[in-house]
Amino acid sequence: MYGTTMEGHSVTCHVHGFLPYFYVPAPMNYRPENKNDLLLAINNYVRPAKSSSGGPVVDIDMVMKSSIYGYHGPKKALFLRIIVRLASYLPAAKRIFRDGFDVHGLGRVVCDPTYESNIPYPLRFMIDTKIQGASWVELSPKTYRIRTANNRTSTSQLEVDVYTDDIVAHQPEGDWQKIAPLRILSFDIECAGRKGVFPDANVDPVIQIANMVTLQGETRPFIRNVLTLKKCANIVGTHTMSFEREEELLKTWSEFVVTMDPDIIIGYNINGFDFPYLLDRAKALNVKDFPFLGRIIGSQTCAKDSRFSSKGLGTRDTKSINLEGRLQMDLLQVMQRDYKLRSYTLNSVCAHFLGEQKEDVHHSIITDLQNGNDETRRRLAIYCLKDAYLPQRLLDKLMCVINYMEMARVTGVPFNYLLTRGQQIKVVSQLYRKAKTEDLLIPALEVEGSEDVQYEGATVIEPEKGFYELPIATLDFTSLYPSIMMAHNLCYSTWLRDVRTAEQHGLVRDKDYKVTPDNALFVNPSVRKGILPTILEDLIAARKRAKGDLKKETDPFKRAVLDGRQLALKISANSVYGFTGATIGKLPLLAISSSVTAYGRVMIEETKMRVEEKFTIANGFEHDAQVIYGDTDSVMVKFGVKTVAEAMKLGREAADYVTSHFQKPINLDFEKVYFPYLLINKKRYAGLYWTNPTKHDKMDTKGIETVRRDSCRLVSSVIETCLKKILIDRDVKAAEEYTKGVIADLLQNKVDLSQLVISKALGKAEYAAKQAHNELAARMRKRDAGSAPALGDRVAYVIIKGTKDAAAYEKAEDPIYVLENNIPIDTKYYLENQLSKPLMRIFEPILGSKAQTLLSGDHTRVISVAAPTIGGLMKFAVKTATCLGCKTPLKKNESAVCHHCKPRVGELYQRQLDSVSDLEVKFARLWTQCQRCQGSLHQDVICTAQDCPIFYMRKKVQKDMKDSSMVLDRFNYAW
DNA sequence: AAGCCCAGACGT
DNA sequence: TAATACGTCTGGGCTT
Repeated sequence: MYGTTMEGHSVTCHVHGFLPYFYVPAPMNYRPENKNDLLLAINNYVRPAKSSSGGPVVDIDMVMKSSIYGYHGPKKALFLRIIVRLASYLPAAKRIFRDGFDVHGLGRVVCDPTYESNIPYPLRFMIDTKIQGASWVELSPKTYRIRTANNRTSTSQLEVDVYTDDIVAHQPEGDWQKIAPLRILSFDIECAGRKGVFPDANVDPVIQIANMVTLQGETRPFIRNVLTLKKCANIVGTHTMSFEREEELLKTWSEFVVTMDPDIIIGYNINGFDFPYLLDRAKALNVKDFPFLGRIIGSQTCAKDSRFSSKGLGTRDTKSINLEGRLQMDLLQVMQRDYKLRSYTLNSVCAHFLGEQKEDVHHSIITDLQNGNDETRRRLAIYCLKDAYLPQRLLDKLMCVINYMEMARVTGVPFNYLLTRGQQIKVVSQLYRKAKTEDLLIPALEVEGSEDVQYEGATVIEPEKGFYELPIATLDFTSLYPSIMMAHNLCYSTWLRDVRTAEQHGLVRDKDYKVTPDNALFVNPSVRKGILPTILEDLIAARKRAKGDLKKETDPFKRAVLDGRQLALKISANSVYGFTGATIGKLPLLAISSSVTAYGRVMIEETKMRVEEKFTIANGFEHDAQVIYGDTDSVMVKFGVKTVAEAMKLGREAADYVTSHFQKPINLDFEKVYFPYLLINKKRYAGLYWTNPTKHDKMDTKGIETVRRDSCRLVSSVIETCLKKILIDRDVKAAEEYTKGVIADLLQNKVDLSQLVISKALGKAEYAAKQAHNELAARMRKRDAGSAPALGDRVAYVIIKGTKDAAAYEKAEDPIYVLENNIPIDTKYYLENQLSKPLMRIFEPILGSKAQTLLSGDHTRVISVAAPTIGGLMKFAVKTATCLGCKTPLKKNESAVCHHCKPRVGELYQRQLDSVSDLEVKFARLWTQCQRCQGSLHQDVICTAQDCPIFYMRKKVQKDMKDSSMVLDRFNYAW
């Protein structure tokens, strides 16, 4: 075990006396005296490489347990606990039982499945010792021995030996909620790449490493340093260390890490880039002492390729880096797991969460700065330091450490599982812990290859589409699926395979067991209380407690912990259902998951029916209520009343009324009123959200382009603005006018490029059909393999003008490339394929067929358009200059105006001059803004941040300015 | 041109 | 080795 004391001293603790094991059902006729023969037989079959210390299986216990999978009556059965010497022997021993083998005195022994044989050994240890993840473990005086210099194996401040039985585990309650002052190292490296090629560790040197060290809970780093190759001018408040040789730089950094001994190492994409690069580079330069960054002496740090794929997170190539005793939190991974964003560059993530941009220096410019002088290297160092600081800021702002620790504490898994493993292991941990208390064993089911059986999910009520200018009340079941599992005692341990099984146990329908709407059978709590319902009850009770404590708590730190906890508890409760339905999972039981959804379907139908049946004119209400929409666990009700207050009153009444017809703890809650409400389709709607009758809380949009990451900013912002004008200002006319204006701007090329960027995730390497983002990624790989998007990345593109019948995937292009090469945008595509349908969808319910006029009419007449520079005839067309006054083609001896316009030349010149100076002012303003962002008003702007709107504007204005002054130059000849 | 189907992203 | 679930809309390529 690795840990930290409350004083902040790192500890490596060698725990002795805990061996891996698994269970098998005892063979028939098994008696204690068979043990030696069985032991011999297994060891005979397993035959490990090193058998000097005896066979792989060291002991066999007899225990009374029962399988959790299905109800087996109240009696327990005899199981054998097979104890092995090393975790690595376990799979072999397990295979022998599964395949079968002969034992003297017992005959042929076959056990399939085996039990609890597929749980990670560290987790097994934690479960048995009742240690939760990221929690306190106490070693009492005299129970442990401290190692001295001559037998140390780690670089921790303290190193001790202890026996498993002497460990005292503390549950994270009361005083044990505290968090040790962990040392957090945030770092970033820069390397000098070559033009047009992504840095290659075999060739390109590491030139700088910036480090910040902060104590958990504090806001300011107590160490700030930067290691540079070649001299670097002084930076206030930062320790700069310069090296002439790169080997020295690397060696010093490695020593720094070991000496400073961080508990957590963070950074941005350190897992995918910085760590592997440093390791590869050290190998290329033959820096032998470098790759020992963990706490175990002599354990070499290396990067291993692995691929992680899940339905939720998609497929992603990752690297795993072994740093014994130190946690790694790559903030890029954290962001990708926990937040849905348009882009995951450090720049855009910081803009989103910290409200500030950072300059983004393209890797090809870095070399120029390195090859400059002390000052340019200082410039680079400041940039590098900022990149080391920002991950720390994100970590603090989002309270990642606290939230992750709470998740580890609630689910019981080690901290590092949260970033390296998926969702299932968290449920497994809880299931094992709870099952152990009831002597239930969990079978190690073999994952059946391609068995991806689907079962029916939830009901989505057919929406009564339209624009409602009446308040619509929303009723929601609170934690629907968990409460169904609790109300009906759905669990592995309560499941009856069929009616015959029920009869065998003498169980009577309804009295002892129930049949679900999916025709599955589960025993009632009076026969056996399920494990899953118990886990859920505990989670929900704990959440209630955490929320209650949160209300009372005033200390901001403790509040953060409690808030993190209640969130972790909520997520955990919700993932139990998914776990039971994960067919390619550890322990799927579709009887549970399909019964849960079946109950849900029945309940939403019943809710709709009861509301519409009770709230009628016949029953003395003013109007007949109507359920206009509902999804899974919610119904939207039109009571027909005019005011929000009345809708709220009826909503509450209806919720209570319906709840009274369901079994505890199922609860239908009145949540909010939408007024007005625009219902476009299933899973697509918008409305003003009211929780109190005096004023609305916010505008809420679901599934519409405003919340989707795969439409460009232009579409989201137009739709968002229109909805605001329609719903908040209640001014449809204004929305129409606004839309027309935007369309006109778009067609006249006045819309900024950053507004037109579309992004999509690169899900897989091979696609069945050609797709824009995938084709572009392939093209970009050809241009520069290193900087092109990788699997799992989001690919940004714009649609450019092409030949008439070109497919969209041929017209997708990298926005930066478009900007740099001045390629015209396909504005018509943006109008017809991006804007038109979403606009029609929101305007049609309000304007009816009149909505069509938005897309045709005066504003769609193009006034000026940039000439396409590629394709067909344009190549052969000779560009003739036209008069700046009347656009007629000019004669040879005329350069600015024709002879008719000659008298106006002064006025026209002035106009052009104004335009140039106008653009100059605009450009200067954007330039200063970029300088301010990079933190210096005296230096050149080198930022090329692809997510930054300012960057696009600056580039565009720069280009316009150049064009405009070229036109101005034509007057020189005119005089 | 119509319709199928994949892929992406979202809702719950 | 590891990977919560299903329902729905939408855009766009591909086939008929």
